[in-house]
Amino acid sequence: MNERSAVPKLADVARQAGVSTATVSRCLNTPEQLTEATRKKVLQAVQNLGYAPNFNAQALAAKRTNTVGAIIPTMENAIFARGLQAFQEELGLLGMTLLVACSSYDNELEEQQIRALTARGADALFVIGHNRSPHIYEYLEQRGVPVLVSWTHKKHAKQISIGFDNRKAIKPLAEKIIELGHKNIGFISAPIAENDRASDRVEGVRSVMQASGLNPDDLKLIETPYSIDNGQAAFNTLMSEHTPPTVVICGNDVFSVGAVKAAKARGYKVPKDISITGFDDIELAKVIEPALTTVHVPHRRMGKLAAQMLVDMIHNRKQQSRELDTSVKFRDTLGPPRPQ
Amino acid sequence: MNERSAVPKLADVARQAGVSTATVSRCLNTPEQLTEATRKKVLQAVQNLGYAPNFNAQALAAKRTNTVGAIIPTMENAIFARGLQAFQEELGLLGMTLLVACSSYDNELEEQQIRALTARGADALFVIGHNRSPHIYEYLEQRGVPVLVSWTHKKHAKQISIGFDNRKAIKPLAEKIIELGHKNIGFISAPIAENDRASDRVEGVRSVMQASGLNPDDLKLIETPYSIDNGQAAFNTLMSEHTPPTVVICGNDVFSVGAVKAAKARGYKVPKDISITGFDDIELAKVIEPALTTVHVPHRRMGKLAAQMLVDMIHNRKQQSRELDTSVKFRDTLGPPRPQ
DNA sequence: TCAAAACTTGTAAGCGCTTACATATGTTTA
DNA sequence: TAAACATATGTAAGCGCTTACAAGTTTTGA
Repeated sequence: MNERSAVPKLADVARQAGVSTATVSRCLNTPEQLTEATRKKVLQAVQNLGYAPNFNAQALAAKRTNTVGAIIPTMENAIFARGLQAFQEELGLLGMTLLVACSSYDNELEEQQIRALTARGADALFVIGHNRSPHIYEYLEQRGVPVLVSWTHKKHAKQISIGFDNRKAIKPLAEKIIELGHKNIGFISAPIAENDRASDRVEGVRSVMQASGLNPDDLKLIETPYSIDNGQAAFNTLMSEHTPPTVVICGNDVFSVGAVKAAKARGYKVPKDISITGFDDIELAKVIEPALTTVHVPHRRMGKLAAQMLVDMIHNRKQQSRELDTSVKFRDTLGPPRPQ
Repeated sequence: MNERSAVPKLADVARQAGVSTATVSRCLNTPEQLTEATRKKVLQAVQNLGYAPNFNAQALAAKRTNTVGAIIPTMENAIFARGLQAFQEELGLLGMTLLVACSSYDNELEEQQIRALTARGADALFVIGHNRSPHIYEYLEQRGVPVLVSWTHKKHAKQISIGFDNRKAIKPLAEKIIELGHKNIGFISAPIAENDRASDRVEGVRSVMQASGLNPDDLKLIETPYSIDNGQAAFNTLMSEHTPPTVVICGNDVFSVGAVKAAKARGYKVPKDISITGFDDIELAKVIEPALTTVHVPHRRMGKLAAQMLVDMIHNRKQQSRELDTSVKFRDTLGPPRPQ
C-alpha cells in the first residue's frame, strides 16, 4: 500500500501520534513521565506501524546498550554452555542481553573478540580465567568497560573475579588418591600455557604430592586439546609407558570419558585395573559406566552470581571477588592401585 | 597524559593525520582508493591513538553490519553447538560475524529474538525449522533481511532452506526395526507442537508402520522436553505400561542416553531385552555402552553450506534450497524383540 | 487568588560514522 | 597546448535515536 514501505522510524510514530520525537522516545524508555493519554496515543501508533527501535541508533545516542559481552573458549563444551546459560537467564531477568563470542582458546583471537564486543558497545565483559595481557585490561579501563573474570578465583588478583580456586579444588581428590596408595600418577590436561585453570589443577596435584613425600616431577603429564578423542589418545600414551600409572587424573570430565572408553577398549576394569578421575562434574559424568569420580563445580550458581555482580559493576556499585566452593564427588572410577 | 582521555574517534585520527574524516573512513574501508603516502599517514595515526571504529555508528551510517544472526533453540545441546560452530567458522572466513540468540524452544521468545537481531542490524538470519508464524517472514521481507531455514528441508516450502528431510531420514531405521519383528513400538519425542523436526520424525515412523501393515495409532508416543533425565523418565513410563514396547525410538540421542541409562538401572540388557535408537549421532552416541544405533546427520557440513548460502543471499545472488543426505548408523542398541 | 513548584511536552543539538557530490590535481589525447 | 578525462581528497548532509534545556500547563499552598 504505502509506496515507500521502508521500515518505520521514530519520527513516523511521532507524526502519526501527533507528538514530538522526544515524547515517543520517552514513551518507550521512561513511560512514567507521560500522561496516560499521550502514552496511549503513542503506543497505538507504535502498534499500527509495527515500529521497533533501531538498536544501533539507540546505542549511538544513549552511549549504552544494555548488553554484556561474554567471551568463552568454545561453545562445543557442556561446561561453558551450562554456566553461560545461567548467566544469560539471570541477565535477562535484569533487563540485559548477552552477546557471546568464542576465542577457541587463543589469546590473540580473544583480544580481537574483546575489541569487537566493546566496539559494539558492550556495557561490560565476562571472561574466563585471568590469563591475558595487561594491556587488554588497560584498554578496557580506558573505555570504562567493567570486566568480570570467572571460572577462577585468585585472592590477590587485581581483577574482580568469581569462581573457585582450581588449585584448592583438586587437592582433596589428590589427597584421597595418594591415601589409597597410588604413587605412580598420570595427568591429562588441556594445554597449560595461557590457561590458568588448567595449570592450577596440575599445580594442585603436584603440591599434594610434595606434601605427601612424593616427587612432584614424577607426575606423568600429557597436555592435549580438549576432546573425548584426545582423552582416549592421551590415556593410551600413558598406558604404553614402561611403568604405566595406576591412576589417571583428568583435568576435565571430557578427557575422563575418553580415558574410560580407552580403558575399556584395552580390556581394563575400572577402577580395579586403573583408576580415572575427572573435573567439572558434567551431566555425562553420571551417565558413563562406571560413574565418574570427579570434582563438582557450581557452574549454574557461578553464572547467576556473575550476572548480578556484573550488573552491579555497570551501575558503579562496589563489588568484590567471590570464591565459590567445590566438592569432590566420589563415585565409581577411583579405587586402590592394583597390587603388583 | 591527555586530560580528556576519552576513546579516540575518527575525527581524532583525521586531525592527527592531517586529512579529512572521509579519507580516514576510506583508508579503513576501501584502502585501494588512497595514495600509498596518505594511507601510511592515516594508519600511523590509527596506530598511535589505538583507534577502533564504533560499530554502532558504522552500522547506522552504512546500513549494513556484516553480521548475521542465528537463533537456535538452546545452547545446552551438542547438536546445535556443532552445526553452529561450523557455521561461524565459515562466516568468519567470509568476513562476517555471527550473533547468536536462544529461543528456548519458545516461539514467542523466538520472535522477540528475531526482532532484537534485526534491530541490531543483522544483514541476514539463520533459523532452525520452518515452523513459525507467517507474519515473521513478512516482517523480515519488509526489512529486506534474508532468512535461511535450516535443520530441515521441505520441497515446497516458500522459505529457502538447507537441511534434511526428517521424515525421510528416520524411515530406513523404522523399516529395519519392523523388519526385525518389532510390533510394539515406543517413541520419545521433544514436544511436537511448534517443532517440525520432532513431528516429522514421528510421522516418518508412523508412515512406515502404516506401510508395513501396523496401525500407526499404536505408536506409544511420549513428548517431553529435551534432556537426559527426561529421557530416563519417559523410558520408565513406557516400561511401566501393561504391555511395554520392545523397542524405544528416541527423537534424539540425548533421550537415548537417558533411556539406556534407565534400562540398565532396571536391569535390562540392551538390546537383548529392549532395543533403543537415537537421532543425530552426537559424539556421545559412540561413547555410551552399548554404542547407540542412530541416524547420522551432517551437522558441520550443513553449517558450512548455510554460511555460504546466506552470504550469497545477502549479496542478492539467487539461491535455492538444498537437501542433505542422512544415514543410519547401525551399532549395538538395536536387535530383534525378545521372544515372549 | 496568585506565585511558586511540579509536571508535561517540545526544540534542537549531537552521538561517530559513511558517502554523494564537489573540488583539486595529474594525465592523456588530438 | 587546451580540452577531456581519470584520480585523490575534501565538504557536508545525513543515518535514527536520546536528552539538555526551554516552554507551556497544571497543581499546590497560604
